Amino acid sequence: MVLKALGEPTRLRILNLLMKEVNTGLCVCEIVDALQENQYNVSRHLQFLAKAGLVVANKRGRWIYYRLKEHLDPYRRALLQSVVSIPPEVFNGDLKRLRQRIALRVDGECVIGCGKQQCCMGNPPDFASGRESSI
Amino acid sequence: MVLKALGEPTRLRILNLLMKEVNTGLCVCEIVDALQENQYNVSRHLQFLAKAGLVVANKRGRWIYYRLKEHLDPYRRALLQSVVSIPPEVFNGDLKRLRQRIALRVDGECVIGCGKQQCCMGNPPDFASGRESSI
DNA sequence: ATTATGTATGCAGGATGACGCATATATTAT
DNA sequence: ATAATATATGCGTCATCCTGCATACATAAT
Repeated sequence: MVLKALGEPTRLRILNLLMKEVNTGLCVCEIVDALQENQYNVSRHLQFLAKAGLVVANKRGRWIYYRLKEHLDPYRRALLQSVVSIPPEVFNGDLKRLRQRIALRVDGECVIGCGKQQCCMGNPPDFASGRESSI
Repeated sequence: MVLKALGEPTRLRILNLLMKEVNTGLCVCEIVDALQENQYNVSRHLQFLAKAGLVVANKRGRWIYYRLKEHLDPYRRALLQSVVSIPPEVFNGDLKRLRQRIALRVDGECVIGCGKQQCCMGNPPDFASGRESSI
């Protein structure tokens, strides 16, 4: 279950972002823009990660912020830690776009959304579009 | 690729055994008996693990010994290390059967094989037969 | 050469899951 | 109340992959 959660490129990209923005969590539309994926797919992958006991949701009004679950068992903790060992180039652009997106927050809250399920910035990384990498 | 390799119960069980018997490697029929799985499936999963860059084969006569690959990159090393954090009960019986089987070696070499693709000992662990656990 | 045996693999059936589309749900704004 | 919007989800389709069966390949024994 947990390993299947990690065994999918989009979910791995999501976890990578969550590992690097531990503070407040990320709202769905921010992840959508950072990954340049559809809203419904990002949402579904987040459900999967939640069921795997890796992330938790935190609703604030219309927005829902996801963050890594605290107090994970040693196994999950070790697994997530191994994600950090993945060379950052693999997630080419994800983190950069995320930071651009987060810079648009007001008082630490997301205020944008993803409109008509359109991504608003740049192109997705090779990781997502291309053939399965060795990761 | 690597994560998909870990995201399958049988492959995880194989890696668990290989992590705990680092010395000589394990021949296919020994894994077959330890996991009480079919020969052809074990073989296929070993191919998968090899393609994922996690194990290597070592042929000695009719027998083929698989072992963990040396000098793994930090990412793979961290992933494999996380397998060690899995509670051993999860692999209920695998290791015990393996050790019984290895005890039958002569001069450190496997001399038994798996006959007509039949397992020779006991019953498979809950992990394999039952519904997907939370691991 | 023939047989026996350890291992690998082609094929078909079935399960799982990822995706796109449309739509439902929930909450805020007017 | 109505509209707008952030997120979730049901459905159909398609790809992936696990499995069982049969069989091929490789090597050793006779």
